[in-house]
Amino acid sequence: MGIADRCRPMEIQFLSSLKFDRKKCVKCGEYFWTLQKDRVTCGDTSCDSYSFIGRRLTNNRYDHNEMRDLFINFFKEDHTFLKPYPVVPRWREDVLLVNASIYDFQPHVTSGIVKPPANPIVMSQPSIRMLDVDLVGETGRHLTSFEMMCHDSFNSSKKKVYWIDGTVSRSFEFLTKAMGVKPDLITYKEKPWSGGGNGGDALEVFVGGLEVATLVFMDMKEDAEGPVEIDGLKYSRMDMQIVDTGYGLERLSWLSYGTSTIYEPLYPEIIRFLLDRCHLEDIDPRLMHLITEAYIQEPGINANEIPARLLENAPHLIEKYTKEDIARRAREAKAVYTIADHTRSILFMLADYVIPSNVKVGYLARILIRRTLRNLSIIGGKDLIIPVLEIQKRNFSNILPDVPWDFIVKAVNEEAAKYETALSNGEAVISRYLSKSSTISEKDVAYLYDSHGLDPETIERIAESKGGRAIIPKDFHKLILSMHEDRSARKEKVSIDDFDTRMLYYDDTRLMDFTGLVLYSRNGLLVLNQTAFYPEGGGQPCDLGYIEYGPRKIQVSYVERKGHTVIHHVSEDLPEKARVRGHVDASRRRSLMVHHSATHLLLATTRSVLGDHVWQAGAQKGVDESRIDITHFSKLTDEQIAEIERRCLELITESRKIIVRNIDWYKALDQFGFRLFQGGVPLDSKLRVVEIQDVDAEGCGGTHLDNISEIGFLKIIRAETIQEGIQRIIFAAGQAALRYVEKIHFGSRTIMTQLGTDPDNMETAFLKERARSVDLKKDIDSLRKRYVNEYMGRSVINKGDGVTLRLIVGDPDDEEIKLLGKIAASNHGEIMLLREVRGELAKFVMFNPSGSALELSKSLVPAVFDVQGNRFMASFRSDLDNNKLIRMILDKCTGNLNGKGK
RNA sequence: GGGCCGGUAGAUCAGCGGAAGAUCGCUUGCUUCGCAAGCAAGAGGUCUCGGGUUCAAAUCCCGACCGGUCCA
Repeated sequence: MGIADRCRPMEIQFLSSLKFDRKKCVKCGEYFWTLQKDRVTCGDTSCDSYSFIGRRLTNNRYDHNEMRDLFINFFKEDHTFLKPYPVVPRWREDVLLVNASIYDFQPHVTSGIVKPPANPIVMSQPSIRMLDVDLVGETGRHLTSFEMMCHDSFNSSKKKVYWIDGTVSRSFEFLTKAMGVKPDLITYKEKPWSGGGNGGDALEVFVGGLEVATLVFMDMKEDAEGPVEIDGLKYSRMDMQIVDTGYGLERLSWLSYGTSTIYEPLYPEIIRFLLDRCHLEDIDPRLMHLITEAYIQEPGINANEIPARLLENAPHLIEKYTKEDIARRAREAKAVYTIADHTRSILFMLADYVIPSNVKVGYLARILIRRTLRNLSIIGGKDLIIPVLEIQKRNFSNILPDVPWDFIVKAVNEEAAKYETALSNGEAVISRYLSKSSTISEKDVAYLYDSHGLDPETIERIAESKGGRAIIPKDFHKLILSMHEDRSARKEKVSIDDFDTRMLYYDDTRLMDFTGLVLYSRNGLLVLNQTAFYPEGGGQPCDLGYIEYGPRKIQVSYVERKGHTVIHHVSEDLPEKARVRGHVDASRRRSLMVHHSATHLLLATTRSVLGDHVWQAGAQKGVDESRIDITHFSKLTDEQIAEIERRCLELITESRKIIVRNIDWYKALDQFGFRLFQGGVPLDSKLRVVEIQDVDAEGCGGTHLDNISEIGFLKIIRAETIQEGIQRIIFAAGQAALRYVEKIHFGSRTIMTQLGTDPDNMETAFLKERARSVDLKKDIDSLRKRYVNEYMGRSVINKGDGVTLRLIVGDPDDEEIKLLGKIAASNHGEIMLLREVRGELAKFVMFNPSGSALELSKSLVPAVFDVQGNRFMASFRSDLDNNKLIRMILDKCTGNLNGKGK
């Protein structure tokens, strides 16, 4: 049910004037436009299948570089060309990868807050989509990475560029004039579009059954009260009218070649390379065509069913291939195509310094690298990942001119080594499972995947190679998903965002006392017309202090920001319109500012020491210490830490200025590049850039010093790996750094005094002392054992009627008694009686592993006293001599055995 | 960010409340012309750390730390 149905049919005068008809597809029921009088289907792949394979529907063949040039040159006439953005969108926090060209402008431009870099624009944006990663190579048309070419215009009530007709006409001209597609081969299907908080009408453009472009007319934003519904969400009109087009570069290139799969025109060199190096037979295009057809006819068909299906549909294949041939060839082709596809995504991600890891975008890189390695080993080309990446690097040098090649090689090799160890560990685990049972159950397969990263096929292969077998669950991925049900609940927040607070802390970072007017004060939430209290944000905690109203002093316990409103959390409410004075805790603020500026300094310094792959992955400032998380492979060494500290101090003594400016987004990006985005960036019309002169520039909303010399001193407290590929540096700056060093200094002085050593020998002296104490402990332990064994050797055994009692005389300490207890516990059926020789009245300890020691002891009263204990062990005193006591106990036991009461 | 699994001898792991174990490796001796191998003896442990429960914790509980892995 589309917008078209609910509101109005799409009016496209341009198409009407060319005599296109608007029809309803008999298969899918959507509206579409066509020139063919007898056409009844919309031209979508699922309704029409491909008709371009083996045929030439365009004037020429265009490989991906030629296609990109054709498109950009065509639109350059009246559009501004933009260079592609990185595939890792560091300017936003809601997505891991750029998925479409419009992502480059969300949310700052699409919301209307920031002006677009140019208008209209043309660009080709590399994009990565992991959604159909399983289908890559199999269906002949799925990719994880592609380029989305676009010509976009941004219209508002103030400025109109072009809207629906302008878009469709330009698109039509490009397809027919530049590419030479016959007009009657083009169909346009109406289909509303939504994503990233926006929505609108859209047209899908088909040529020969292939969707080559989507033209989106975005004029709505998500709004719970909105009148229009798309995919279950409500939308309302907005002021912006954005034309967002997306042309699949690879699909257009494929269309011009008409090959059986999309991979041939895109990766000819890599396919050739893999076939040659792995000594594979050439891929049969006719076979591939039949396979891709099968996937169109029956989406979701299992790969194992393909050979039988093909022989059924195309019996003439039998002469050429057996079922096994088809299966093998399909498997090899899939591996080759998958490698070609994945390595491109890997190249683009790693070119943006993604470090393969177990979290976030690093995990996506890991998946792709491991899948590539797996597929390489299927075709016997284990060591080819770097050579293939090198070909990709050459192929895409037009749009990726400066890849950090050394970084990429290092990251890939490290990930390959990790995968290797994971696999060999897995092999050992599988062997252990097989030693217990010859089959590995479904549950165990799921466990092996979840906890050891072994995919079902690998488990099956290893199990069979060891003479066992594994049961692969049918809906494996669903099973894993059900093991990971998301239970996290979303937090709800109060919203008071109708007030505009003037943020005095930006005007003057030294202003600590100010006057303000109460705009709102209820339930402990206070809003003033202006404030010097910095709200929590950008990893900087909020200011604390108090509000003065007449004689009253009201504590401020927390400050937050919502949009343009600063909300103070206070202990009591004030009358509205009251005039108050605010006082910020100056030393706290000062320390936070020192730490915040120091964080920027540290980021720049670590990058220069460790390499360009260092990005900020999070930060938290504090009063006594702060931390910054950075992307880096391995734990920082002491040498690296020392080097970082040394450089920081060097820059501090150079007294570099800190300059804070509000700059137009795209001017700032031109000047400083995407490095600006190191953390959360407030959504504002201008970008607040904090620059340490010639050292670092970051988009940042925090309060800063005027000069880094005010940091004075910076000390790294410790460095740790918090996640794979992410290192945390905990440090102190300014007075806090001095306090920290003093603490360590005075503490270690005491230790040195006790050890009788000096700073140069402190470490060896301590290690020596520690080794000595371990040795002592060992000596004591072995001595105890010797004593206990001596006691046991000297012990006397007394036998009664079915009872054995061992008498031990000695003076063991507590630890030795524990040891005797353990020995007693392992000698079932034997009561152990220990007589301590110390003291005037003899003290006895009795262990009874078979019956109850406490019951037995109590039954001896009044011959014994001070009875204490539990089932296993009891103690008492007595002045009876040993033999009498033993006889009594043996008698009691016999009685108990006969009576069997207790 | 969340889930799951693990941390015991140089290596791989067993043990899962009662004196710390196996296999390989290591040392020494014997057998052998020598090697491979075999036989015998031996060395090697803060059971990751810190709390708690218990008469008793490698073992059970809680918390740190480290590693692996899956998901978002």
